[in-house]
Amino acid sequence: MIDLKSHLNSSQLEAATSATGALLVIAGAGSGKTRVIEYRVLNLVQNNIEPSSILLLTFTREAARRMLSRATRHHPRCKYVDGGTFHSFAYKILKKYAKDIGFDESFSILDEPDAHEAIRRCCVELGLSDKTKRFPRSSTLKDIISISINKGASIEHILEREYPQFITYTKEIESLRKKYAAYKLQKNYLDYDDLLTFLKILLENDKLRDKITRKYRFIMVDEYQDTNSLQGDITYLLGKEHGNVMVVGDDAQSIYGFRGASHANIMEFPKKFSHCKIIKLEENYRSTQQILDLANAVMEDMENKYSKCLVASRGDSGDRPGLIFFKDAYGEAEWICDKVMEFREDGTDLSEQAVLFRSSYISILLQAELSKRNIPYQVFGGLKFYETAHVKDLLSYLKVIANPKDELSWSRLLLLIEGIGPKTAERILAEIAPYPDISGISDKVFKQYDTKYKYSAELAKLGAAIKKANEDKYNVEERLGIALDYYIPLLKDKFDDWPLRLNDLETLKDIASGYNSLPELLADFAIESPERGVFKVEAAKRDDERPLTLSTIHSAKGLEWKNVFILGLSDGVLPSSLALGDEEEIEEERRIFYVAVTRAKDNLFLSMHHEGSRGGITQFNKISRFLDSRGILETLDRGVAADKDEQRFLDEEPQEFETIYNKDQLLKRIIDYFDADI
DNA sequence: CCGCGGAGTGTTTTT
DNA sequence: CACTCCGCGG
Repeated sequence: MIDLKSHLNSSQLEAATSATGALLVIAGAGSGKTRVIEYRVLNLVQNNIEPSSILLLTFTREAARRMLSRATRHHPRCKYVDGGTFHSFAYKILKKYAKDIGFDESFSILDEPDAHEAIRRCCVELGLSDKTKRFPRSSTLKDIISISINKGASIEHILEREYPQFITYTKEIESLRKKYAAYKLQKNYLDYDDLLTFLKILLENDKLRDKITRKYRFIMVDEYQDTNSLQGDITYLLGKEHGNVMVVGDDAQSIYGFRGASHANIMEFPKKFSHCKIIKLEENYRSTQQILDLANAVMEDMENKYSKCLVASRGDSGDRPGLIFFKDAYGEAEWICDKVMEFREDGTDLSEQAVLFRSSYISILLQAELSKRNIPYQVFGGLKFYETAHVKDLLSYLKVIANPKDELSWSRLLLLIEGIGPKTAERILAEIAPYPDISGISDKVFKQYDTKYKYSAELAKLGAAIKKANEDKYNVEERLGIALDYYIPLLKDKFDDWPLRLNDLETLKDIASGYNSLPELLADFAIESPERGVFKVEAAKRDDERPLTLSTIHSAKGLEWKNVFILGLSDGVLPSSLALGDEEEIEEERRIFYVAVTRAKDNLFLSMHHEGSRGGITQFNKISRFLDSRGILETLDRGVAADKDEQRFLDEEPQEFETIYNKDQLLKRIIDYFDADI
C-alpha cells in the first residue's frame, strides 16, 4: 500500500483522498494536477473500488494513458480503469447502444475532410453551390454548423456574432444544417459532434443512463476549462445519480473557445452538484521563479484575473527568460538550432527541449534547418498523419469494406482511377448503391462493367482487390496489404514524392498489425489520430536519440520541458491576425501565450523576426502586443544573443518599441544592424 | 466528360 | 506561396 502523504502536499492530498461527492479542483499551471489524478485513481483502487467503475476523461488519449500507466506502476489493478477522450468514450458507448437509439452500429466516423466533402455534396443537392458567388466555402459552413452545436446556440446567433458577412445566408445555412444531419443519418455517418450529441441523447434516456451510470461510479474529468456545453452536459448526466464527480481545470489556461469551450462550465459546476467541495492547488513545482515572474505578468494583463500569483516551490531561481530579435526567419531558425545543440552538448537531451508556436506554418523554416543539420525532431499539431492524401486513400479501401454504404470513400477510390472524373464517379456510385455488400458490388458492377470505357479494366481490378481484402480469412494487416498492392501503382502515378509516402503506408501497415478488428482500427484513426510521425533522420547518425519536440501551443497543453523556445512573438502571429478584431479572441490568444510560457521548467526563450512575408510581399513585423509593456519587458532578458552594439539598441526604453516600428529610418537601422550580425 | 493550365484568392488552433 | 476555381482543348 502506497502512502500518499509522502508524495503529496496537503491540498493535493485532500483532493487525492476524497472519494465520493462532487469535487472541483482549480489547479494552476505546474501545480501537480496530473499527480493528483494519478494518486486519486490509486487511492480509490487501494480502497477496493472496482477499477472498471472509474472513468477518467481527458483531453487526449495520450494524457489518459500517461496518468493511468503511472498509477499502474503503483498498483497493477489501475490498468483496468477506463480512460480516454470524451469522443473515444462516446464511440465506445455508442457502439454498444447504437441500436437502442435506432442507429446502425456499423456507422463510420467522418473526419474533418470527410465532413467538408459531405457538406459540399449537401450544398450541391440543395442547389447552393452554383451561381451564388459569395456563398461560404464548405469548410467554413462546417465550422458554423459545428460551433452552433457545440455552443448550443442557433445558426443565426453564431452568424451574427462571428460571421456577420454571411448573415444574409441564415436561411440557406439553416436548411443546410438539416440536410447535412439527414444525409449523415441516411449514409450511416457520425461526425465528431455527433459522437457527443448522440451520447448526450443516449444519456438523457433514463433507462440507458441507469445502465451506464451503474457501471461508471466514479467520474473524473481533466482540463475541464476546455470542455464545451455539450461536454458539460454529458459530465452532469454521468454524475447526476451518484454525484461522484471530480473535475480539474485552470481557467487561465482555457484556449479552446474557438471550439465552443467555455469556462462557464467551471463556474457552474458547483451549482450543478450540491455540496461540491472546491480545492485550489497554487504551488508551482515546475518552473523557476524567473519564468513564473513572466507568467504572472502575463496573467496580470488579463481582463479576467483568474487564479492567484504563481509561486515557485523550487529553490533555484534560474535565468530570466530571453527575448531575442532576428532580421529574418532564417536567422531565427539557425540560432535555435545552435542553442538547442549547445544545451545538448551541456547534457540536456533533445527530448527535454521543445519549440512551440501559434500556427504550424511558423515552424516550416526551422524544420528545414533541423533536417539540414540532421537533428532529429518530431512535429505535433498541424496536419494529421490520417489526413494526408495517401493515408486517406489507402484507408478508404478498408472503409468501404467496413461500411459498403460509405459513398465518400467509394467516391475517393473511383476518382483515383485514370479516366474517371466527378460525373462518372457519381454515375458508378448510383449503380453500386443498391448492393448491400462488397461481393455484390464487385461481381455485379465492377467486374461486368461495360468494356467500351478505358477505365473498365481498372474498375475490374479494383473490384477484385476489394473482394479479396474482404475475405474472412485475412486479418487486418493482411487486408491492408492487399489494398496497398493494388494502390501502389496509383500512388506512383499520383505523387512525385511517392517513396516518402510509401514509407508512411508501410508504417500504417505496422500499426494495423496491432488490431484485431477493422472498425476498431478505423475508429482509432479518426478519433485519436496519431500525430505526424517522427521525421526519421539517418538512423545511424544519432543512434536513435529521442527527438526534439516541435509543437503548436495547443498540442503542448499539459506537457513540460526543461528548455522551451517560443517562436514568432510578433503581432499577427501571437496574437493571430485573425483574432485582432475581437477583444474576447485577443484574450484567448493571451491565454495561449500564458500556456506556452508555463510549459518551461528551466530555460525559456522568446523570439521573433522582423522581416515577414505575406502573399509574397515583404513586410515588417511588430513585436507582439503581449510583450510590449514595461511590466512584461522587465521580466525578460533582452541581451541573450547580443554583442555590445546590439545592447545599445536593447537598452533603449521599452516605450520606444511603439515608435521604432513606425519610423522608416529606424526600421532600416534595425534591418541593417541585424544584417551585420545575426 | 476528363484533366490540364492559368488566374485569383486568402492564410489558426482540434476531436 | 499553396490551394481552389474556371475555362478550354482533347
